[in-house]
Amino acid sequence: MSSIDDVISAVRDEAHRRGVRWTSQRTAIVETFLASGGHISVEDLHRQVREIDKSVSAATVYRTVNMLVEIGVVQKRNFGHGSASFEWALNREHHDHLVCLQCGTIREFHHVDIETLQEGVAKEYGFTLTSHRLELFGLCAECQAKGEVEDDLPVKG
Amino acid sequence: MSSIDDVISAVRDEAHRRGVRWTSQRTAIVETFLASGGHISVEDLHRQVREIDKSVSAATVYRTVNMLVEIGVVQKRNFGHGSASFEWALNREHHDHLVCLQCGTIREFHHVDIETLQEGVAKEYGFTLTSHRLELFGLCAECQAKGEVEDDLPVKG
DNA sequence: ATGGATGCAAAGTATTTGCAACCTG
DNA sequence: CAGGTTGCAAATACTTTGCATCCAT
Repeated sequence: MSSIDDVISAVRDEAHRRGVRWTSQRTAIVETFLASGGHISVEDLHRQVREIDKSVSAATVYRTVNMLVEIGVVQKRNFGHGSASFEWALNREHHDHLVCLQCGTIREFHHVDIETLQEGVAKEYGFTLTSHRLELFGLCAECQAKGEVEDDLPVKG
Repeated sequence: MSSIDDVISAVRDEAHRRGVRWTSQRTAIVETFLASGGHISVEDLHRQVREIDKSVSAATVYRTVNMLVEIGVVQKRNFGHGSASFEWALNREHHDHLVCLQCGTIREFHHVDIETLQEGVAKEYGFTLTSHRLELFGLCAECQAKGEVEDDLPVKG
């Protein structure tokens, strides 16, 4: 019994608890989501789910991710290019993101000192923090290597 | 001679420098952008520009903001709900945002040490940073004061 | 059996693009 | 006057929705 099945059970139970029904499509979608490593766009999710069940429609993928957001299992993370991205949110520690502007790769990181400084800023302004979002944008090592050869940095048009 | 005109001149000059032509529509759009206080969505920008020049099309607004992004005058922000928002970036120091979840107030701040640590993280992962986005969410001092009476805190998702 | 879920296609938004006319440099 | 820019409409891209049918409970 893999832990993936345990997670799916937990999600299905949470759905039931809220009166949301479970279907084979939803199992396939959640499986795919987990297999993706926890970050995936609707487009990729749809493409990959169809490798399990060719009949699953985009509408169902959208309806399912929206439902997952609603029951708190997933978070929407829009990075502004292509279809929206979603991130698994269940039982995960907080982390921030490094986003490659060229290939779209997302790397997670966590830096305690940054968080401490954030708390300091909040205190300075009298805020009580409940959460934050930190995204670093740039070029990953791979794309830098490619760029040196191809000299092909994208300029928006 | 208002400083708004100076800014428009600077933008127009930068456009010329890049072989981009200037038009009355672009003046109206930049004027409106500045009048908005530097944060505005494409939709609002279009609506407000049309109060100056009724004939300006949405296509021109999109083409212009994309051009402004390209020449580095404006930054794209806030993806994911409604039309994209843009923020004036020229001659402004970099800053991050403290966002009150109750009243929506946005306070800007800048913390050099946080940026330094971000650079460290980027280096650690082999990224070359081009920009970042840091938003701290919570309750501002005013809303905390009110909240103690009303007991109406939002919960983070 | 009840009503939520699905696939499909059509409808909705948000944004871009083809084109002929127009205007800046 | 060359070629970038504009408005318009059509085209894209992404997401939601109406509907008949299906299926979980």
